[in-house]
Amino acid sequence: MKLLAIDGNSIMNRAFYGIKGLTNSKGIPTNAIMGFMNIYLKEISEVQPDCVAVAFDLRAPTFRHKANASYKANRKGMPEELAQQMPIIKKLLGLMGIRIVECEGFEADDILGTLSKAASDNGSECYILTGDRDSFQLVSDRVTVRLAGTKETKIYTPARIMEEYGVSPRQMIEVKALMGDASDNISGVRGIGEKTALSLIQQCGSVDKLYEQLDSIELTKSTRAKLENGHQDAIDSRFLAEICLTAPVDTELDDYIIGEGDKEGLKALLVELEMLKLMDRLKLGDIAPAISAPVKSADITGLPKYDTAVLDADVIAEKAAEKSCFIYTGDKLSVVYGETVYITDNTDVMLSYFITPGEKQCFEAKAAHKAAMAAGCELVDLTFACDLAGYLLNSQASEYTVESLALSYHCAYRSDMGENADIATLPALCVCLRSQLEAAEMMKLYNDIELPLCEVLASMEIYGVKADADGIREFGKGLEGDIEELREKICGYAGHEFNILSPKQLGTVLFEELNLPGKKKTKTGYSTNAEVLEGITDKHPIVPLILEYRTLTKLQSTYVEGLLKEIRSDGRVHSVFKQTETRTGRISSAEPNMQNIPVRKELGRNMRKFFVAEDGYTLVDADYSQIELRVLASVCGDENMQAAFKEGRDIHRSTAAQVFDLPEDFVTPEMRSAAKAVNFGIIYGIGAFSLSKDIGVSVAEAKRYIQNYLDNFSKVYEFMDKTVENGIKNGYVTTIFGRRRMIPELLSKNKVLQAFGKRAAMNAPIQGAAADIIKLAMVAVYRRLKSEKLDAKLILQVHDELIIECREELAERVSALLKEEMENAVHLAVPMTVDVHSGKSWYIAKG
DNA sequence: TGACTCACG
DNA sequence: ACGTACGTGAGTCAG
Repeated sequence: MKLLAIDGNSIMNRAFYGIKGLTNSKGIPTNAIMGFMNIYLKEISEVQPDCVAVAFDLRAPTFRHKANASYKANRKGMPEELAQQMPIIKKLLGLMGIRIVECEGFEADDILGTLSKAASDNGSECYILTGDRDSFQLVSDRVTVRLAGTKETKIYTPARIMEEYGVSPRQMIEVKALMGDASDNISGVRGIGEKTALSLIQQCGSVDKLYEQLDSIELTKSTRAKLENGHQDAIDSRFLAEICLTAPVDTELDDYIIGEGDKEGLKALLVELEMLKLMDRLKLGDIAPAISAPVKSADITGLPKYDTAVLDADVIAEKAAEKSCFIYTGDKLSVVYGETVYITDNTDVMLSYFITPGEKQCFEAKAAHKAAMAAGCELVDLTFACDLAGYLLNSQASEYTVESLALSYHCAYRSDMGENADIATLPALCVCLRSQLEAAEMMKLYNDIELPLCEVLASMEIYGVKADADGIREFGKGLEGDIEELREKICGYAGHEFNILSPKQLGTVLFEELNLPGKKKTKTGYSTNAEVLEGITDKHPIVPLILEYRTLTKLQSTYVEGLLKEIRSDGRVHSVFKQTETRTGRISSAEPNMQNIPVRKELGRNMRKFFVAEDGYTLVDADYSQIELRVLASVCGDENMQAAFKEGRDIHRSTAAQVFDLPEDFVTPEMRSAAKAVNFGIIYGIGAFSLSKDIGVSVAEAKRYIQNYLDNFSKVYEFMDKTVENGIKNGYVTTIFGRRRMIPELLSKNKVLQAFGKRAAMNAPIQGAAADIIKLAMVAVYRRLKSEKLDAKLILQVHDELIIECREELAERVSALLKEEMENAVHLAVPMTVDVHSGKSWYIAKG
């Protein structure tokens, strides 16, 4: 027999800190449970035990078998989020048919000790799975400790322990008696650490023998003194350090053979926890869900047994106008018509499929759009893309794969179809996701914005932006000299060479060697960010140089070197625009990120001179003015705020006039800038502390600003209040276009998380609506350029800004078109004003 | 790999 | 008593 004995508390603890932030949509934390199950399943498959026991500490033992009743009194209580998960994992294990072992007055270690002894006494093998090293004393020929680490499990046999510590497993008790163990509140001998303890036990064998021989062995004076003073501590600790092998628990191994469990109950619990992947891994896929799922789940017994065949021109012709689903990966196209999966890697066949009429549904459409466009044709009749649907339904998901979507939305994932599992799953998944979208009232958002946008993004990626590589290189050369000069000056002030970019080394130089005033702020050491450095910029001439060094090296590595790497042989950069990445509905840009090219400071802004139009072409750049504040003014219905926008007034000045109760003409630049900060704060879900930091006033002062603001704009307050309330009620908040953001944090018991949830809830409807609006504009602009057959292409989007590259002579016409489509993308209570400029480079076109 | 820093809206 | 504004992507260091 093989027994796997698990230290439940220890593994849960390890799992809890290993994965962070995982909760279900109701805010119940599930990270430790998930981590535990991951470790458990991996261990089961590696150890292949006949029986399993999971030992837990009981929370508040009323009786202790050990003499020193307060031995564990000061162990820190576990975090609330972990404590919440303990009863759930116990229930889960029970439903899986696994025995839980708890024993009043005994720790998990004692239970493991008792079980491992019982197993080895009757000739069985025992594997102890734990996350800490306390159990090493239990290791023997028949007992192995499997220490679960972050990545892999380390296996401890007697030989391994001898190799690592130079003592036998039983001698680990003696070592612990001398060195102590803070987490178990075993004092040990004061002043004796691991090194000394190990060497003493290696020398003498045990605590008792050590004290017998104390006079005859060679020791340093101080060690001898420590040992003499700590004799009683050593004796007490020796007693506490030994794990009990006789806890009153069931030691009949047969009783720990994994039982049938309760599959229905297990499935229900996993559904509640929203741990659907686990369901698959536990092979529960065949069992109907015990609780009603939000959609009708696919009936696995009635599912088609797909045939496979080669996709060729004949098939496409024959099936023309028939409905199909496809997945295109770049080198392979899989299409399902009816109950047959057709596959091809022939480019011509792929294209002919794309351009043949007939309703198509798919998973990830962008690559297919790009393939069609690159060949000068068009993917037609696309009506559905599953990844986009999954994103709209829950923008918080970590990934959108066919498998994860099938599991999340209770569709049978057809792993029975081998490498064609994804395509075979798709038809049912499309049906399922569509009905979910309808139920969530997001079909319009989907059809009008998200699906058509995919084609726009494909076009933007294909076209790219022309970059002046020589110009960038030259700019980089200039930086190089300045950087070296700065580095020398900085090291001169420091008195030695060091790595200025290492926060650790920099912290040492500034705060220890130069004794500048600094506070330990981060968990790893001193904070050296720009805000901290600006605070001490007058204290030492090295500080401003460091700030400048940071600025220049950032430009050099991220922008000069980073961008040069991304310029392709056509002289352009082709950023990837991701449509399912952000939680608010914005698109993101990567490889390279074109949405964070410097602009705020002049030096960095020069980078934009190297993004240019092709010869004979020009760039047209248009950006929404204050789009988020305009959205806020519209959705909250505040007449004051709306009036400012309708009359074309400067919103920050107008806000200042309101808040400080002055005519606009009396608003000073300082007042305007404070009002601007408050306006930003409102959009982000305001906090007095952060606002005070931002504008450099006291927290009390900042509080007054906010109060004043909310008094003046009471509709804003009401809107925010109602939004949060709805968020708590529904688990999500929505934009005016119906886009949802799930916010499980709102239901968290953790106050910090809850506060974050509130801010996110206040921000998402604003940021999200702004994203909706510009997406709508992108689709409209793309269609206009296409229908008017203009030599002009949308090439970039930067959240509130669109850039078109067009023939020089079209500049005016395209400018007008762009402004018109953007301003008329939606009609809200206030105008959506757009500023537009053009020029040969982004630097100029930005205006 | 995570922490830190910093570029953008 | 504690942490402290929303949303991103990328480079570097250090364990």
